[in-house]
Amino acid sequence: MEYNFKEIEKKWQDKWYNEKSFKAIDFHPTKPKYYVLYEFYNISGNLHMGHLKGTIPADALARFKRFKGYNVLFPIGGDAFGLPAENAAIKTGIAPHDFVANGMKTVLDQSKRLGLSFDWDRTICTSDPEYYKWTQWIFLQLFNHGKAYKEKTKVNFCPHCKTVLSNEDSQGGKCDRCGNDVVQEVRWSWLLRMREYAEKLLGNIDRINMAENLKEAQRNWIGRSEGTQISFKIYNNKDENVGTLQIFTTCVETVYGITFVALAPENSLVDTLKPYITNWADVEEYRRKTALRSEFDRLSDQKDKTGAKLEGLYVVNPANGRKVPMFIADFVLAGYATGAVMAVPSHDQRDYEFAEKFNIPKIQVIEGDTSKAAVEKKEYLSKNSKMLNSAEFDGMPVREAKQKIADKLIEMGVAERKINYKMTDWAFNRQRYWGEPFPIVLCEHCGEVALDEKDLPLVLPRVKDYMPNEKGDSPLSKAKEWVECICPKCGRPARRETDTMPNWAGSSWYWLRYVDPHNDKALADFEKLKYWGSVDCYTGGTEHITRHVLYAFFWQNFLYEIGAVPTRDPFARKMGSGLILDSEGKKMSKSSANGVSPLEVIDKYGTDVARLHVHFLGGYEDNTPWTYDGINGITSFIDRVWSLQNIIKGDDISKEHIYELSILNKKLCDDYENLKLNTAISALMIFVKKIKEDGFITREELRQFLIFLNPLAPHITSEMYERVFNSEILDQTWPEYDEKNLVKSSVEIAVQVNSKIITKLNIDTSLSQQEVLDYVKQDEKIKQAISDKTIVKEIYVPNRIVNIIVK
RNA sequence: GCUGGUGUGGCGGAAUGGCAGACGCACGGGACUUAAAAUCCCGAGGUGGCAACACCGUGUGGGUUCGACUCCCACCACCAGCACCA
Repeated sequence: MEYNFKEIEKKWQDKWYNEKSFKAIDFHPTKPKYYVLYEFYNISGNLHMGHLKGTIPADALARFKRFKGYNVLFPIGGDAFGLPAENAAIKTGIAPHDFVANGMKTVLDQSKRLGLSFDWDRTICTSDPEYYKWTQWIFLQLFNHGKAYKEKTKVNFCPHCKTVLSNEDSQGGKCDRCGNDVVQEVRWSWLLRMREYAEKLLGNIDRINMAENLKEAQRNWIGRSEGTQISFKIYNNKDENVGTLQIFTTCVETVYGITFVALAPENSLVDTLKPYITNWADVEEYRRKTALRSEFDRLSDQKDKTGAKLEGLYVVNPANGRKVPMFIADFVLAGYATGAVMAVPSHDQRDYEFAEKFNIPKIQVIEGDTSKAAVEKKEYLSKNSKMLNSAEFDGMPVREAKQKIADKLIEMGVAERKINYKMTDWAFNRQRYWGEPFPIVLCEHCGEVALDEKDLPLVLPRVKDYMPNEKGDSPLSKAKEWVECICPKCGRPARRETDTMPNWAGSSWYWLRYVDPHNDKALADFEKLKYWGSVDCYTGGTEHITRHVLYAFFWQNFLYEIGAVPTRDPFARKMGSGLILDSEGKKMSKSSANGVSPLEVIDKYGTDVARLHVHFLGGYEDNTPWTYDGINGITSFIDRVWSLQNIIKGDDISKEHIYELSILNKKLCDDYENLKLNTAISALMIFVKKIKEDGFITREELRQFLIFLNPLAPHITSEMYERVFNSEILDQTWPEYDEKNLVKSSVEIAVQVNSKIITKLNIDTSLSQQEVLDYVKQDEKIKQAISDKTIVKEIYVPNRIVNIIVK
């Protein structure tokens, strides 16, 4: 009889769903816990091929671990706030609430069709007030612990959409929604003190099991750098001290080579020094011009250095008393360190270019050829060159001078050792409707006032107009009844904060909620959090992985410190799934309309085939081009599996198959654990090939094989198990194997003379090294090859190779 | 530019320092069939040879080793992330 995948797959999917087959049990009395997490679905439409690639290995791991006797938590939920629902609302007028409700239903139904073994009772959605109550609660804690503050900062703003955008939504200086140019504006912003957590985040990164390139990207984002901060006294043209300039440097060894200093044009110190600047008009003009250029423009022409001299001012280099001119220049970033640099044109490419343009002298302080370009730190440090023109440090190796010069400046009281980070505090508000409202009241008398916990959730009011107004105020500002309120502190009329939280908020703690998704007393019960602990394996795409994981680390650290959760590390292991590319090797996306839907594949070939095919194409972390090529091979494999029930002969494991079955068992344990599904599938195919060759399979062999294949192809294996064994495959445990069965009784080895293969011989695996060597030397071809030569060395790698070295 | 990763047949891709190319696709040949599809069997890295066989082969060039896709050094190409971070 033929395998009818449509009927059979539906039967099992309904059964699993209705019987809650994959329910995770809190505090299971006997089984150890295992927490498998797949990233939130972004609620925007249908599942795509990336989901098939990303979810199946997690599902296979979850199913495998259940057989292995674990109490597995494998939940799913939706990230529903943000752009997709809001855009749909603006375009069609559908309330985002409805868009999300439909969207959730769609992705959950489709997940069911992928045969995913989620615990459906724990499904959560970020835009559900029961969920965002706790997102708001976390914000309240941050605010009450001084980790959230409001400040005027520069933000990306799209004049067309009239909304603020994150850096990510405005890459390349273009608005991600409409493609128009983004401008920078100063606005009131909510910020979270993430920078304070830099060292703790680096600790999280060290402890997590994650691919090295992903870890590197995160360290790079944090951008830790060790150096020295030096104070330079500022003088006016009457040689009066009028201020101090703090400058951070990682190259303190070049301090004798400073020939100018440069400040970011936006640096507020420039305003303070205005009375002493004799060419203020020029300075103001330059500041105005740079302010007009977008950040993108400034970054794009790195070659052309511009700036303006601050006439009437100079600073004194504390190392040698040299008077040094001051500039403002847009190559200096206002946001990093003190927003000022000490410039050493001989040893820094940017300083070199600037000095060339403004005819500033160069003082070489480290040996090397500086005739055409600067000798950079990397070069002189790796060669460990010697110092020049640096007073008592002349002739000293750079490495040593680096320490000694810093020591000297510190002793003089003009410097301190310092660590800087590129990572800034997290800008946490958007002028958008579809996000979590801040639980904050703005009172003229009391400032920003937190709501009381008992007033949470602060529910997002229904509105009709989802667009920000002309000034770019949040759409919520139009919801008068909601906005106008009473200050909880002084009782006078006040207004609510009308900005909402960014899309990242809800996804920065959701793994904690799965542990106890319906709790209305706490974000999750502490004892349950303790039981489930860190996520054992967290899977998902790599697209936003750097920031998402850092935000997750940040919040978990904070929650740990205030005693809300029992662990500092949210995830023990994070796997980043590769992309499914189109046939031209480009990313599959909805916008480029080249996507093949996983549902389309499932309709045509069935879920089991689709699951196997996608993962036979390549490894979990690799990008693999999509193709239907090869899917026939998978279909025929599934058909061959189905036909195994026709050739059952015997009960126990046969001596003919004990080796193959044991090897397969071991291989699959490794591969499921490491999400290496492509080689797992290959091993399963090899086994079926062997069975087909021999023409029979025993009942126990088939029983074990079905369990082995079940994590990958759960439907067909469940059906066959029921038919042949009249019981539920999910109630079975993973079969044990005996180590001694991993070795065949005889094996073919290659025999080499002088590393060249002469012949291949079958040997008994119980033979000792000497017995093998003796046996091999009786072979005619080997005899010939070593005749009238002396044996210098004999090598035997058990069950693999013999190599006889002769002279 | 910096950082990380990857380079293996016609294609997707396998290989704890030990017989490179597992497994699969596509391909060629055969069986079954009136025929085709499906299925089953056989073949296959390249070059030369009827053949046994020989030589060459894991981006390039060197090195370590009895032995290197695997380890080390240099270089090239591609992919990803970051990018005036002082």
